[in-house]
Amino acid sequence: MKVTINDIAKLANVSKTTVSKVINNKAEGVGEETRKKILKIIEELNYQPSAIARGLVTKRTHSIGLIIPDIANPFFPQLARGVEDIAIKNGYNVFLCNSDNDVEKEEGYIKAFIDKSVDGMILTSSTSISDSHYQSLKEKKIPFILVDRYIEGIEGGAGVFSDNKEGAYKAVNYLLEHGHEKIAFISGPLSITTALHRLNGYQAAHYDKGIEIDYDLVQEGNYHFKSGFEFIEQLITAKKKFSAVFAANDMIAIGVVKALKKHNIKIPDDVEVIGFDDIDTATLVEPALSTVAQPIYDMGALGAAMLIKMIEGKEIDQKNIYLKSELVLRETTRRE
Amino acid sequence: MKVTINDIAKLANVSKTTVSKVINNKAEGVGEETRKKILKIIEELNYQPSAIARGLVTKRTHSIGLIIPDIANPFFPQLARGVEDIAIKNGYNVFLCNSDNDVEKEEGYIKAFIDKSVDGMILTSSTSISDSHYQSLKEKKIPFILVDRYIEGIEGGAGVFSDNKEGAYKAVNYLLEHGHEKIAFISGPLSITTALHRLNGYQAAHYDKGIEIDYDLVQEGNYHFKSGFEFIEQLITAKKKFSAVFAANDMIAIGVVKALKKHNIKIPDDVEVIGFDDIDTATLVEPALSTVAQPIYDMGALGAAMLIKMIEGKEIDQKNIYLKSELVLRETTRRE
DNA sequence: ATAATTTAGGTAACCGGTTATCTAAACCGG
DNA sequence: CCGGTTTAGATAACCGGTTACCTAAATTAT
Repeated sequence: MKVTINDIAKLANVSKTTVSKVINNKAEGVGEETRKKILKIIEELNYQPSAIARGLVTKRTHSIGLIIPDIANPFFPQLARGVEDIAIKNGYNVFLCNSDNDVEKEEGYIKAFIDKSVDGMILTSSTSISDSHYQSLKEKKIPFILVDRYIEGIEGGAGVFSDNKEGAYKAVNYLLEHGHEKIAFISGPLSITTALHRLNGYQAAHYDKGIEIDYDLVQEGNYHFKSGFEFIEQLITAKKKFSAVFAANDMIAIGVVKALKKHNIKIPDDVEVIGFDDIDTATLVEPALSTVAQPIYDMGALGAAMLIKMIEGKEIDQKNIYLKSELVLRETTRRE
Repeated sequence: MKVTINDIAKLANVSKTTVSKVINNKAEGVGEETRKKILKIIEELNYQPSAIARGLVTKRTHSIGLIIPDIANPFFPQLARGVEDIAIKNGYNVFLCNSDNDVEKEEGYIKAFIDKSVDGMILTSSTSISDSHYQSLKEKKIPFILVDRYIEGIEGGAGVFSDNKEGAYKAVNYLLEHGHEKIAFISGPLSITTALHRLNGYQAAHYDKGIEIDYDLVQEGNYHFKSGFEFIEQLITAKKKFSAVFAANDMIAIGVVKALKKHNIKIPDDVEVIGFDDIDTATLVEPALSTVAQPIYDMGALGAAMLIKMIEGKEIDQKNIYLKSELVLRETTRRE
């Protein structure tokens, strides 16, 4: 049988109150000798208090829930690792769930997390508008943090995002300043805020330079390799002219590069390409991808840190934090 | 305040026993009308029973723990996704922890999982020998599954692995049959069983062909890009002759390819390269990596399925399962 | 019509901790 | 030497469910 606090108490000839005090390092009310005796017995029996039992009364489980679209998508492991690290450092464990961008799955996970009494949750949301299923988070007053993807009109939580619009602006502006006027753009799914904001950045950069966008060169993609590859093939067979491509993420950009290479178009000489995210693979492909690097790990880590602050009742400095992204130029853009 | 079973009972004018029966779909002992009335109140109050409270008495949390070295390592997301999917499908949630191959961290996580009363755990172990910290798993009779990495002399658990030796044998044998006699090999850390077994496969293939191994061409690496890149550079500057490279995983292989390209050695014409794992990036790099594909996702999924069987007291068919790996030839080996 | 059985539902103990409150002995100053 | 204050430790309620067992009414069998 599992050894419980009662067993320890019995063996030590004390009440479980006293054992409890020892376990929790409460100094008052326990003599040095008794403490030592209890500690010894705990050691001998390899006793570990049950977090479940404790949680029932303290209302704290030291668990947090993390919902992301898909851990197998190369963007998210880094984010997950960020939250993991900070969580562990603060004595929390994290439940991981993959929503596949499916709102119903997400809803199910939120429910599961609630009945498991997580102390808080971190969400990369599957919708961009405040949906009914976030309601219960408010109702039950569960602290939560949005990471990566913003949700319009949600209250009660806080968030960590990167400046997607700015990032996209930087990339497109770079291209524009280097004389490109026909810049193809493959976005992410526009129902996702990051995708929308990157599109906005693309547009803003054009607007500021007074250059009109040819919307035949703009396509809604799905953040996967294929949507980059296919759109570029389409453009090529349609003989559409373009001299640069901005891809809403690196996987798309890699698809773009593959398509371009397949058609013997020289990168960066004939066409320059810029991606977004700076996933690990970006440096592994050839030519190495120029991209807008976001601090993915930091987004997770900061999110976790904020969440824990909220859980522990401390003030957080800002409700929403926007992390800076940075244009890193590698081999899919020209040297100078 | 949070609504509890008592609130429901009071509002429905029944005892909490009755409510409990309704919640758990126990047919006996509850009339149709009472059931409906209770259900309605539950709905109205958006009541969710506390898994914590339930867990305290049922001794089941429907949570499982997963310990892997590093989710940011491209091998593990697929594995994690496999366990996730199966876990969720069966009503379990999974705690994720990154051990960084650090035995002490791993030990800490095992303890944390125990006091959170997980129903079972899945481990990709950081040691190859049965260490003291697995003791408590046995003691407390917690079901566990080893995935990917075997541990010598551990009892009480089961495991899912791939046939690392076979896989390596196939790759090296292929190379040998194509006339290579000088095949460089960069292994993983030999304290990890997968690495050891792949080395054994490399050796066995040579042995069977009666070809002596030149151990100057063999190097212990660490499963990262760098160890492949650096060793090849070393061989080249030392003017060591070799006509093929077998890398113990794809990241090493990618490093190898980069080094080879840097020195203008043609792949596969001058040197053929084979990796191991078949991570997603393997198809993205150029030339696309020939590699020994393991069913990573399946390993996780099967592991989870077995674990859940064990948790639920069902028999498992085999204690240890070895999944077949498969040589997939892409562009770092010659056509025919 | 009566006994036996089924059915709906209630009572209370229990899971393994925490915590507010209480007791009794030790201590302490004047 | 006495009343007041610390201090070590105990008692018991409580957290939110589950479950073994009980009761009383309804149903069925005889």
